[in-house]
Amino acid sequence: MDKRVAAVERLFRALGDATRLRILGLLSTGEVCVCHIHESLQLSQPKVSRHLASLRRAGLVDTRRQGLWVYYRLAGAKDPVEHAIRQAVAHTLGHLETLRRDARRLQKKTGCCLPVSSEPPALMCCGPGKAAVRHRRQVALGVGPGHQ
Amino acid sequence: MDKRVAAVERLFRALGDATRLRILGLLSTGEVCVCHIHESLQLSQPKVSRHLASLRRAGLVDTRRQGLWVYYRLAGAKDPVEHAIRQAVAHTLGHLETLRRDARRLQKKTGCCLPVSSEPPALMCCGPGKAAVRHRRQVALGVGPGHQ
DNA sequence: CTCCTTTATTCGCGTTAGCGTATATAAGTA
DNA sequence: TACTTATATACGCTAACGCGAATAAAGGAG
Repeated sequence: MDKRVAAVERLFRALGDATRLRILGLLSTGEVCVCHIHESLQLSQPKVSRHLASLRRAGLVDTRRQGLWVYYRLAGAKDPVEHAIRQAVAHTLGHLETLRRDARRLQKKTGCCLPVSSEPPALMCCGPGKAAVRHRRQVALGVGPGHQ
Repeated sequence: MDKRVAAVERLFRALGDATRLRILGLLSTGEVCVCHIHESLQLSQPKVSRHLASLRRAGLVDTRRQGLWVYYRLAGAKDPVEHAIRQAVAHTLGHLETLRRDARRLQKKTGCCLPVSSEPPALMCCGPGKAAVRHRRQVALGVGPGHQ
């Protein structure tokens, strides 16, 4: 029927899974490779890969291959309306303690700067209009395979 | 696992359906009775009823019975984080032309003030921080059965 | 070439979700 | 009481989804 409605439907459908939410939580800290995701979340590799493929089909993530590793990162929304939703989602994920723990576990693996600020990010629901979602990490780009 | 993550998952799952999005679009204009929904959207009554039940289970809507009619309305979010998401969703729905047409069709049935403002509501994605989502209609409360 | 590591995909299975149809329930009217 | 309207639910079916296990594909090292 309607292309726009279908797009929003697909977006929410992609968000309606706890595993994918946790993955997005990790990616909100920056570019992450598949093996780090599946280790941090302690999920089987095929499971992670399938959910990543699902997110890619939904247009939520982009990939970059470097040798054996494949890095996933959040994709930008072309539509400004979708962008607003994704921002609200990013805000929400920053409030979920489980996801924050995931991110800390990830950062022990990659051993780098803090993935997200120690306090939840501020946005609509937290006090009067402070800027937010500036937690974006420039991560582990040139590390390459051979980590374990 | 995590109660909070599961709650967000359920929320998005409930939003991941075009029919439910259209229903929420109607409800964003105020309290609406089931028959008006199923007439405005031109969907079968059982289909509408099932999706409404789904929205109710997800905690997105509340109901009120008056005689034969049952009125549905958007439910408030207890969690401020969820509230932020719902606000972004409401904003998004206001941008979808299909849903706006639905709302206009509804308002021809109920014959009342404009369901939503003629222009899309302003929020994050539309210019610098204007207030938004003030389209809320006080509708058709004392009308009762017997409309056709 | 052969091995190894990382990632993606396939297969089979059980679960969930949505649909149309039919029916049940609730409430009002005669 | 019976009859009508409005809403909800049950039934049977199909399609989509998510999972674990196994396997394939891609790339690097020896």
